[in-house]
Order: sequence, then structure tokens, then C-alpha cells
Amino acid sequence: MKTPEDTRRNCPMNLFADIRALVVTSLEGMVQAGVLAEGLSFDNVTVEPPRDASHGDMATNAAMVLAKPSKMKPRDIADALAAALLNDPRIEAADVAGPGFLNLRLSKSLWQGVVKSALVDAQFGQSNLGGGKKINVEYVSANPTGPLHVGHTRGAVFGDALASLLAYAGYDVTREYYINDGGGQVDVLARSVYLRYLEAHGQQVAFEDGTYPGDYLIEVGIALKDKVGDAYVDQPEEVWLAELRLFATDAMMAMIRDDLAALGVSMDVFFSEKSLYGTGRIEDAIEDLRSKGLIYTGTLEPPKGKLPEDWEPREQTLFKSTDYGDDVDRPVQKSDGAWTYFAPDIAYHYDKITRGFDGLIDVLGADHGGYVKRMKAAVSALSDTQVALDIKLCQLVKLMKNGEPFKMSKRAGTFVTLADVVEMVGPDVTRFVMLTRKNDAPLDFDIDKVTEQSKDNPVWYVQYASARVHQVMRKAAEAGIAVDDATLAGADLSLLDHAAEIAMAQKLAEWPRLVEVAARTHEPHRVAFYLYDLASEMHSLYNRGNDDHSLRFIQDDAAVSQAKIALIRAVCVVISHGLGILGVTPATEMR
RNA sequence: GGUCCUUUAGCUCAGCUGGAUAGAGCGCUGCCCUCCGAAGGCAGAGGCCAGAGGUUCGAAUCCUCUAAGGACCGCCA
Repeated sequence: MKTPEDTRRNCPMNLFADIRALVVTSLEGMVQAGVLAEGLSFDNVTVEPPRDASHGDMATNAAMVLAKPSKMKPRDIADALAAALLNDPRIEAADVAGPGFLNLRLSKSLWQGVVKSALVDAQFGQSNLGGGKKINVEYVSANPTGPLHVGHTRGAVFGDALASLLAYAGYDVTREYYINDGGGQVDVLARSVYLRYLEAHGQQVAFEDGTYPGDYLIEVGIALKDKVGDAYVDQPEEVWLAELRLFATDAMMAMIRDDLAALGVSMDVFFSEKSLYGTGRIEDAIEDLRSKGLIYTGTLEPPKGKLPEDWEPREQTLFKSTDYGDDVDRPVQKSDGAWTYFAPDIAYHYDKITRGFDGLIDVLGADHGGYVKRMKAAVSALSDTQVALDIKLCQLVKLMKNGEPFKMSKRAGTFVTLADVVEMVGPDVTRFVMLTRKNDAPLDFDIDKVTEQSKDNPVWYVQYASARVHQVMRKAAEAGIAVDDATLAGADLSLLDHAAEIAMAQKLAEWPRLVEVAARTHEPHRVAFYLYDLASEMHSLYNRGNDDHSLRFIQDDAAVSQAKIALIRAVCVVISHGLGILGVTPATEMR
């Protein structure tokens, strides 16, 4: 059990949460005083920044939400609530407006306090939303048959940023990669490597259909030659296939790890599909479903509209996924008794559940959309609906160069790899740009535009804001003004009283709230958009110093300068936190 | 035939899980450097939130239907 003090320590300043708590307390007081009826739910009461700054600093919908259940007029509730709130020193004004909004104006010292929190509290913005719950984020999970391509890159960045975001919001996060090393495509890979192996021995080989012709296997063939010499030359498949499956997938996974490392992604767990076969683990998972009466033998209807040419009704072992919201039941065993791909997937998720995760997230490409319902159904069934599975689908990335589609690759020939992209634009740009679109929206990635140095380019724009702060601090230091962390943390922030400066602080105050919303919705792109807004506010404030010199950060008076620099330093700190979640290194200068 | 996703300014997209007069960038028009980096900023023009119903104090947001575009749909993973 946590003490209130622990909670406070784990929950750095979130002004919106604080004020919402105050509103709820006031409402409870109104219930005690008999103004409001008992038994009302305050769950839908929100405290939000108003759309229009002229409406005040924060707005609550309490009166409108409670009007119907309490059978009162919104206006009456709002008036009573306003009177109660005004008893708190933090509330300077509370006005009823519109259909029943209560607009609040908060004391300036509160906003100044946010600046201080951002500077002195390294955990500013972190949240205990997750409460230490264990959550598993599975992403990338590309077949170990070749290098990662652009599509994987988006999944990798999205999954990694989501994992960081959830950790920031107080979850115990595991980053996981599922290696599809159990299926037939690994045989194809092994045979392809064998061809490269023969080639390394000077033989002429032909890559027929059903083999992987990519150059990236050449070195694997050579490595195999170095390892086994000519032991496998002119030998039948039985001799080398099993060995080569291992050798080839190991080589591919080493390459994939390198690709991920170049992007700054590192996994906690690599889970092998193969480890599920021959160990009874698939059988255990299916048996669990069977014990719940969800496995039966039957024949599926052919899909309507598009009848496959070689369709014939076959009896299969089916999972009754329709009990958990799927459209049709799904086969787990083929008519010849072999497992379908779905069976090991069920076993894999069963394994995650037994590892004690409270929540599971799968990050997949949009082409896996048809798979979502059945997997959710399986997880619901296996966990008795105790574990929620969220599946995030990432839409396609259209790689462009100067407005034209870009498809060439040096390494793979047919598709552009993750390594190609990172080499061309760097990991920071790659990561940020991949998060400038919602995951389920298609993304154009133009390798010219994303390296452009203009506000057209969000990465650059955010980095520029950060660099400007550092530049100002360097200038201030040259002018003999102390701007070290300790000095700024102790600055007299009451000197920040211009509306533009308070507005800047208010933007900072949104950060903890944004983290919670982004974490709750599993949408890391919100962080990227917030950072853009924050940078925009920063640039605007900077430029206002051109017209109004009292807004310039460096002033004759050292104390005033330190207060102003504390403000922009706080902006810089929050940018660092945000970029940290996205996995991007903040800039201290532009070159 | 079915499932899922998308549809918001000329273009590319946000929109805080139902809130007030729907926002940003690009493009267009006009301004702002003797001054912390103008690689910026300010202002203006530009909207039937695909369409039609419904739910309620209130809808771009939730429900139903329709239209357009994309992904997927037993014996591949």
C-alpha cells in the first residue's frame, strides 16, 4: 500500500490533475452540504485547457455533466461550484460561460511553479498511470529471411517509442521480438544460403522461383564455407538442411539486430517460434482452449464472393473464435494434421499471458488487419478476458526522393532497407519523421524533405528550438550571467509576468497531461506533435523579443535574465524528455 | 460477399477517447532584422469536417446506412 507521500513523489506536478482533484473535492463538499444529490458519478468531469485562451486558463464541464443526473440546471451547479472553488487560493476567478462551462483563472504563481518543477524535478511529466503494471510490447517481428525494409522501420520506431512512452507513464515494459523461424520460409532461406555456399565454392548457380536471390546472402554463403569447408558440396538436402536452417536464421537475426541497433532499437526478449514446436507448448495452449470447449472439428464455408479455384471442403480442427467476437471460426490444424500458422501464435500469446503480463500490445503491418479479431479472441479466451490485447496496425510508408517514388536499394536490390534509410538520413530523423503521422495513416517519407533545414521539416524545427535555447544560454554566460542549473532552479520566477511568458509556462503544464493521454491511447505520435507545438511557441516568444525588448531573454538585470532563461531552459528540458521518448537525441547547436 | 482502416482548407495532415467561433505546415498575399541564430516570426485569404439519418444539453468525434480509396479474407507466415 502506498502512502500519500509516495504517490506524491511518484506523481510529479500535473496541474490539470491537481485542479481536477480540487473540482471533485469541491463537488463532494457540495454533496455534503446538500446542494448536490448523493450517489453521483464524477467520472466524466474533466478539466481541460480551453480552446480559446480568452476563456481563461482551464475549463471544467462539471455542471453540464451533472445537470441531468442531478436534475438541476447547469447554471445553478456552476454557480455553486464556482463559489466553492474560489475558496482555494489557487483559483483567482471562476466564470460561468456558454452552455455551462466553468472557466477558471489560476494564480500566476502556479504557472511559474510549473517552470520550477520542470527544472528541479527530473521526473517532470512522468506519470504513475501505469502503476507498475507489466505490459508487453511486441514489434518488428519480421521473418528472419532478409534485411529489414522501410515498412519494418515504421513498426520498429512506433513500437519502440510506444514502449518508451509507456515506461515514462509508469508501466513495467518488456520489448519483444517474435522470430518466425518455424515455418516453411526458413527452408527456402536455407536452400538459398546453400546456393550461395556452392557459389562460394566457385560453382555456377541459378536462383529459381522460391529462393531468395538477394545479395545479402552472399556473405552468409562465404561464412558457411569458412565454417564447414566443402563438407556440404554436392550433398543431398537431408545432410545439410537442418544445420543450414539454424545457421541461416542465426545469420539473419544477427543482421536484423545490427539494423535495429543502427536505429537505436534494442529488444529485451527475442522469442523463437521454433521453441514452441516439439516441446508440447502448442499442444498445451490448444488444450487450454479445448478445456474451455472452444476447439472442435468442422468444415468452414468457402469465403463468399471470391471462391478459390481449388476450393474443396475439408475437415479441420477449429477454434471457436466467434464466441469472442470474431466473424468466423479459425483453423488451428490443417486437414493433414499439421498446425496452421495460427496455432503457434496462440501458443506464443499463451506464453506471454503465463509470464504474467497485465497487458499485451502487438505492433503489426496493416496487411495483418485480417488477423486482429482472431488473435484478440484467442487472448480473451486464454486469459478468461483478464488480459487485454491491443493490436496497433502501421500503415504503409511511401518512400520518396524529391517528390518521386524511391525504390532502389544497394543491398537487397528489390526493396529499400532500414539500413539504407538510416544511412541516408540518420537515426534521429528517421525516428522522428516516422512518428509525424498517426500509425493508421499512410506516411510519405521524402528523404530530401526530411533533411531540409526549414520549418517545413518538423525534426529540424524542434531541434532548432532546443539549439536556440542553448545559444541564448551561451550568450548569457558570455555576458557574465550565471545560468547553471542550480542558479536557474533558484531564480525568482515571479519576475515572469508577461502574458506571453505565462502562456509559454502553460504550454509546459500540458506536458504531463499529454503523456497520460498518449500513453492511454497508445499513440506516441502525440508526443511528436506536442513537441512541434512547444517549439512553435518557443520560436514565437523568441521573435517577440524583436518588437518588445522587454521579452528578450538576456536583460541588463541578472535576476530578470535568469527568470526568463529559466523559462526557456524548462522548454528545452521538456523537449529533451519528449525527444527521449521518441528516441531522438536533442540538439544543442545547429550546423 | 465479408472484415478492418481511411475520407477535415488548393496540397499534406493534427484535433486531447462528446465540449465553446474546427487547427497547423506547405502554397498564396502583405508585413517584421543597427537588436539573444530571419535556417525564424506576425497578419490575411481559404471549410456543408465525404453524404444521409440517429443518440443528447452539445457530434469532426459515438451508432446505423450510403459513396469513394486502401488492406485482408481455408490448406503462406
